[in-house]
Amino acid sequence: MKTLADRYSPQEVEIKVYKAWEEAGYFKAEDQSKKPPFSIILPPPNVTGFLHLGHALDHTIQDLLIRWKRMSGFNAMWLPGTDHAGIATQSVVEKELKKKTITRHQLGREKFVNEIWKWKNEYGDRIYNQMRRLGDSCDWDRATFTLDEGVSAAVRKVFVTLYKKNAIYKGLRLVNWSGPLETAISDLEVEHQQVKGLMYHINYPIDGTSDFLTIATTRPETMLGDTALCVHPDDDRYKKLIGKTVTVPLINRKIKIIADTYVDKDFGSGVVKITPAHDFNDYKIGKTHKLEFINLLTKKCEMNENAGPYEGLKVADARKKVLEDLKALGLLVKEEPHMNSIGHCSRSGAVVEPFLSEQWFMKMDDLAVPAKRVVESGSLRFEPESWTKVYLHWMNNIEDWCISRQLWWGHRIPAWHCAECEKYTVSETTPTQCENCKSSKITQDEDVLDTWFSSGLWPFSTMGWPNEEAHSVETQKTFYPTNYLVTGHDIIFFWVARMIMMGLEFKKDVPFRTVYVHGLVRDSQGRKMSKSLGNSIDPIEMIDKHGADALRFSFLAHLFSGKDFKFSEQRVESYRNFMNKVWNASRFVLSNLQDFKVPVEGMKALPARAHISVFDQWIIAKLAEVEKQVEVALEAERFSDAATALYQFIWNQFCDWYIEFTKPIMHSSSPDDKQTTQLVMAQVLNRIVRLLHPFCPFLTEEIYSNLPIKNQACIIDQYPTVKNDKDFLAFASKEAEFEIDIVKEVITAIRNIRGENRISPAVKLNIRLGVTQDDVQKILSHNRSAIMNLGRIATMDIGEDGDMMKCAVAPVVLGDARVKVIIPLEGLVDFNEEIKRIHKTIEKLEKDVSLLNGKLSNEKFVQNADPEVIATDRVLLQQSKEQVVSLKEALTRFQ
RNA sequence: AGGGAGUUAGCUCAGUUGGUAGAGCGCCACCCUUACAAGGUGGAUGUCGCAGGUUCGAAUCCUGUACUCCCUACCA
Repeated sequence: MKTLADRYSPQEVEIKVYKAWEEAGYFKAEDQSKKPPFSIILPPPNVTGFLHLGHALDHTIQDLLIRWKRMSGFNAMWLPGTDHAGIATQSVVEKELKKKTITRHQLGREKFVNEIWKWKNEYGDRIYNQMRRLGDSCDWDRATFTLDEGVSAAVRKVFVTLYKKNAIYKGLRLVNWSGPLETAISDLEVEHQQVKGLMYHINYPIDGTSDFLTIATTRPETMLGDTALCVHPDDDRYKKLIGKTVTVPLINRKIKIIADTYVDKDFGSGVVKITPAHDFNDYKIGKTHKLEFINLLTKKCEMNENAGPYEGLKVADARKKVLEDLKALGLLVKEEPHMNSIGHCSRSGAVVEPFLSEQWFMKMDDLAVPAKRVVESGSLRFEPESWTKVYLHWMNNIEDWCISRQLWWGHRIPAWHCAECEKYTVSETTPTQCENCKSSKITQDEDVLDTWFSSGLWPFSTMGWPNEEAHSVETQKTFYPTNYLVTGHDIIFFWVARMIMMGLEFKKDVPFRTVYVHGLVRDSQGRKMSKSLGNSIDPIEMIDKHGADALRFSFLAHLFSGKDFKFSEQRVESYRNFMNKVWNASRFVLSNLQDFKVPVEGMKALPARAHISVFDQWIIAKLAEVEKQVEVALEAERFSDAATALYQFIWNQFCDWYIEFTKPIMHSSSPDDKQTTQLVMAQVLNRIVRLLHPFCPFLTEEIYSNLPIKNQACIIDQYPTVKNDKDFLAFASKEAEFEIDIVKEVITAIRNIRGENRISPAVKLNIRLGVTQDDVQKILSHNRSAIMNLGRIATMDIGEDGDMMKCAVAPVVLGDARVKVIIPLEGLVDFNEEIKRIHKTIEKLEKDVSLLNGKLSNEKFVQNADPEVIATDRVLLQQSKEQVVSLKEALTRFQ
């Protein structure tokens, strides 16, 4: 047997262990299997991305589930993948090119896309390798990229099918537009920031009078596109003006004054300028009042020919110029500071402009109906449940989805425009002629689809749909629907909701049974992690420093469903310490198994009843308890409960007590006793390692490989449960639990007296255990050596109280058992500390007594309370009273 | 503005049918006791945001209120 280093060093273990798992093929799931299926599809990270802490948290949860289920006899399949992430990737490569002063337009579409592929082929696996560092046990053979041929085929099929159902259409709409990227962007890509700006009040001359109407705006340059002024229909100030016209300054266009209840009479002047082509609210008004839509911008967000003299200016410059000109005309009434939240493009940082353009849209109303129903009926569940409401609220207010993007990187829209008849031919395969007029003058639409379009199909497109070959059909049959989707709450609408709609539409079933929503990872002060704040932490750096297991455990032990996660490196360190603790406990166990005769039955071997110690029976009882707790917690998705139950069992029971108790047996007992304890110890450790495995896979696999009793590998061994371990756990005993509990209490009492009196651990004490009950006396005698060892005792009498002159006394009460720990202090310390200590104890006990007395003498309490509660309180009161008496007696001995 | 979550020890947070407040970290004291100083033993620390109510009894249930955070939508 190898000897292990006295410190666990993850660096030496992790890479090696991962490689061994992967080479052995343990991550692979079978398309056909007798085992029940369990599947999770990984939310695909951006192919350009680095693993960040958010991924690390997300993946840790999924890997926990997968490893737990794999060990529990499931055909566990975790499918990894990456997302082409249209805008993000295109921007990254564009930036790279910019360094060489090349623009994508210089290269042209084909060459530019080739550049991106080159980049993807070079860096696309980076994030996969980072995931390996974390320990993700994905089925790598199934790794899928959103631009893979299979997925692309799925995208085309979905587009064509929905188009033919009239669920996809092309239309002129107002969309969020990024000037630098020259594309529509999704709401997700718009970041709102509170910005201090100015509100400008501008006078519009009322035609035929010398009066003005004053409007207020934060974006004066848009006035060039005004096509109406709007007032509230009931506003007495303006009622008579409705239907009259005003002249837009600077461009001298006459526009009508209209009325709409949208206007708030009490805000500003009560008059609103309407720019239907550049504001989402104005757009709606423009539609209802059939106003003219004047687009002022080019795709680069510069002023266009409609802006007259301002043509060619950037928006910001146009604003300056417009203000100057207004001032010159005396029409700028005033400027006042104004807080405004302004949308910025998350990729380019530019201000997002509402922009009128031809886009492809997907109708959402019909798709939303079944997607709501499955959540309402409970066939798809959110955890935590509170997201159900949020989801339904959104689904009830859903708007059509703009699915086209003016990018080059992504799934090109499978629609061909005919130059002759202007109609579109939409087809899964490239057509040669227009299906309407048979003209061959057709060209494919330049746009690509929003990245979330392909993401929405992810749960089944990754399983081979719509390919009808046997293996693809089998995969879908086995693994669809998946069991869990694990994700942060930021993409429930953009992604989760769309997967649900698409899954129901095309697979006629939910894509997953449970959506486990975790919070976002924040810094220790609760701030968002971002490059600009400089507070982002690289998980790989954490893994390098403290090990993947410590990082994983720090997530799992503090994960409370749905809440944001405040990350702290200090906490990772504390779990690194736990990993080291497990390592060292294992090291100790292994060193005590040097001469262990490994039974041929392996884990099926049972300890010899005749030789099993009370300590063994006790730890088995505790093991049974923790196995139960872990199972309940994992089933209920209370991962932190499971993690902390294991932490406490291992540290506070197994290490603190069991190992200490069994040391004497290992050193100087009869060979049979020793062999029995060795067996128990080896088997308990084996189970500890398996129980921990999904939480901290590397450490446990490494320890496992050194165990004397084991199977092939920890990762594929069985997960311990009360049911699986029935025969072994039958050795647990209530009597042993009680016995050890008394012994622990006695030892703690001794340590307590020693600690509070500052008696050096080097001093061995002479003590007396006052006990009158025969059975308790027997227990104490039976465990004499354990008490003497752990209490650091020189001599110990067990019997009547005897003389308590100048003695420290600590009463121990457990159930019916009563023990007095009596330590003569004469010559050891001055008594003040002990007198203080006893006073403190009495004080606390008397508080309890008065509280309990009050309760029990309250007639209504006795009448109404649960009889069990009353009984417990009675016992407690009795005990506390007894203890007070005996402590007061002890106190008198110091006088 | 609408929706959601929260307020418990110095910090991060548990607290599942109402029954004398818990953990980890940190802190203090003493210890290199032969697995582990990334360790051991002992200790201190809370008007459970505030105010009412229901109840014999409330961190827990109800009402109100203050503050914080998140999401969605933003007033031109």
